Amino acid sequence: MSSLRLFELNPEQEKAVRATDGPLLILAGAGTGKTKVITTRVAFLICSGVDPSQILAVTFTNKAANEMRERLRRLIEPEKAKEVTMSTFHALCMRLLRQDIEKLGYKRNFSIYDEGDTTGLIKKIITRTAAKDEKLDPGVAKSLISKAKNNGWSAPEDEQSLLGAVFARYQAELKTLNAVDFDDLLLLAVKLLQEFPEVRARWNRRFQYLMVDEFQDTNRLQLDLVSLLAKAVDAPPGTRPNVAVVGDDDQSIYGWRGAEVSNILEFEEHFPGPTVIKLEQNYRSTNAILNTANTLIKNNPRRRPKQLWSAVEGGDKVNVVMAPDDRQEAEYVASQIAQRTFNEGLKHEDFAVLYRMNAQSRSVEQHLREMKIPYRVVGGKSFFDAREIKDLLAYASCLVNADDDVSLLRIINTPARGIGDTLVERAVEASIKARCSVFKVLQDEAFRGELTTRARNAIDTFVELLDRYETKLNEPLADQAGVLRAFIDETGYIADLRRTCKTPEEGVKRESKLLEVIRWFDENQKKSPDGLQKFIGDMMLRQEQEKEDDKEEGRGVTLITLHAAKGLEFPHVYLIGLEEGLLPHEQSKMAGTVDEERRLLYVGITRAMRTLTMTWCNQRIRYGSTMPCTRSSFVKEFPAEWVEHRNLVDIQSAPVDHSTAKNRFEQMLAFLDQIPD
DNA sequence: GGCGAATCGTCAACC
DNA sequence: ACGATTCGCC
Repeated sequence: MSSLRLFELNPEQEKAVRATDGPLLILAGAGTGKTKVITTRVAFLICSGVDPSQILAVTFTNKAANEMRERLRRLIEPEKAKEVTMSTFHALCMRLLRQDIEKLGYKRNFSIYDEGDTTGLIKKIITRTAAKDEKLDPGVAKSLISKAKNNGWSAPEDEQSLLGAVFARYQAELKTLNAVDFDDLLLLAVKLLQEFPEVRARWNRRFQYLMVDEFQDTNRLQLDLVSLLAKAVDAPPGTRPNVAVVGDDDQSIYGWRGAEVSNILEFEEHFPGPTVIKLEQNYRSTNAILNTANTLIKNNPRRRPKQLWSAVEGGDKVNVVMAPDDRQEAEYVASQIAQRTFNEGLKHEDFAVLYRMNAQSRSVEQHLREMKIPYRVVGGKSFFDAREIKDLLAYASCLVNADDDVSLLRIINTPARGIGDTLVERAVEASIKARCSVFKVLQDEAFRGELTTRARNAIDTFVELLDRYETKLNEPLADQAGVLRAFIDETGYIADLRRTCKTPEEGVKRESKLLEVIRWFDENQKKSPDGLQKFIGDMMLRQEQEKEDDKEEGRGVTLITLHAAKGLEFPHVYLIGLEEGLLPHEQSKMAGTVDEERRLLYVGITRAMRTLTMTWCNQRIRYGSTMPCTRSSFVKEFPAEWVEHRNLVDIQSAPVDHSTAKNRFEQMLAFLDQIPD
């Protein structure tokens, strides 16, 4: 037990670790050692004799789950750490559904639709459903449907309103397609546990100890899921569920996704008689950073007051830098990182660049590349939204579930094989009429009979191709990655990809990207026999972010959105784009949710351990043209005594500061020393 | 039906 | 600035 080093914990942290029985609520401010407490608590449970496979830890992002797993590995034997289930809510639900979704009327080989697939489907349903004078924005419809699902509402029986009709049809169509969206993963998992006590009892037995991180961000479905898992269906009355939740109302930043802060504020009502522990000592940041964050967040009404304090004295002042435009902002950040790694002996891994929207990473990436600084972009649309990757996944999805219309339609004429828009249109129409999938229509004699010979031939060739590879895939001991590669090859997809690229170099790049994904699958397949279906699911949930080679050192500067950065920490942080309309975002000002934007900035600031630099621009390129910008209104809320405001133009014209000059001089001397006289 | 060119609309965040 | 969509021509 001494190897756990409980003596490294403060009294409150230790209390939290030792509170292993019954409900536990840990109110943990930013940087109060929350992850340390969770991981140590898991380790403590295991050392106390709990079977590691009976422990479930749920987080919100894959990044946080991986981080936790990594830290646990350092505390206990890796084999035991591996047995603990650490996953995001969505990945957990997928696991539940893979086993028992048939009970809910879906087939085991169901597909998962991402944002793009979902919007596309809703768009189609709207055009089909809406009368001439009616219009409904697909994006609006999608978010309303999503909100409804997360509140546990089902589609209305009557189809009075257009929205209601679209909702109902969307849900019905997903089921026909044997597909689920991200919300369904939660919704259906909850339904499964509610309606099938024997399934619930099985998972109750499996997970005796639950921990939920970032509990302030759970929505109603997620709370339901936690309750269903934690409260054993057959538990005698008076049993206290072993559920530990950790959270901080100041870091609630997922209101737009239906998060209910009340889940944490009213925890006692869901899990009576909990042990409640407050963690208030911050170990992460300097006082300059902490005071800046505290002063800012005090401006929020309706928050649980807390006294975050740090034993670390002072530290460098927080920098706020004004840049002429976004290009120079990015260049400044990149050159600072280059200089500081050189002068101060810092590692690239010590730095993170945080921003409000994914689009902001581009300019920073560009300058980091130019300066040959390694970096990695976390999340965002970088890799998986590339056309070739989505096409590949669509091809794979069709092999697994040919009734998945969205995937089928994506690739039915990619590359062009003579099944054009009008033909596809007719097939879709027939599929709606017959209430079956498009693939079934393509095989239907009545449908095929009405076609020209040429059209029929094109369809027959396609159906035969898909059939043949589906059979190959399902052969026992099939090399599934090989089958997929051969399939893509025979369709002529790669040749088509190359052809449609502007430059040959681009073609080579995209092709190797495609082949790399197939190679991941190949490796993945060797580790688990679950095959293609699981791999597609993991890809949809972005589970593979942590590749083997990423774990080694040298992964470089982290580029990450403020949302994705929650739960992480970095020695040196650059927080860019502190402009009115961007942070706080324009949309949030209109929606009246500026408080949440303030919490978002609070989250960003509290990621920094040693130094923090925030930047804003006078102008920025948006939608391809230059727009003037003004400083974020949050900046004036910072405490003057801990923050230094500077102008990038002044910094650049100033002489090199003393320590930098001294450093460079010493490096020169060291270099000269190496040269023999 | 297929293909290049012009035009359009997007950039809020995550799984 | 870029990808998606529409348009006009073969």
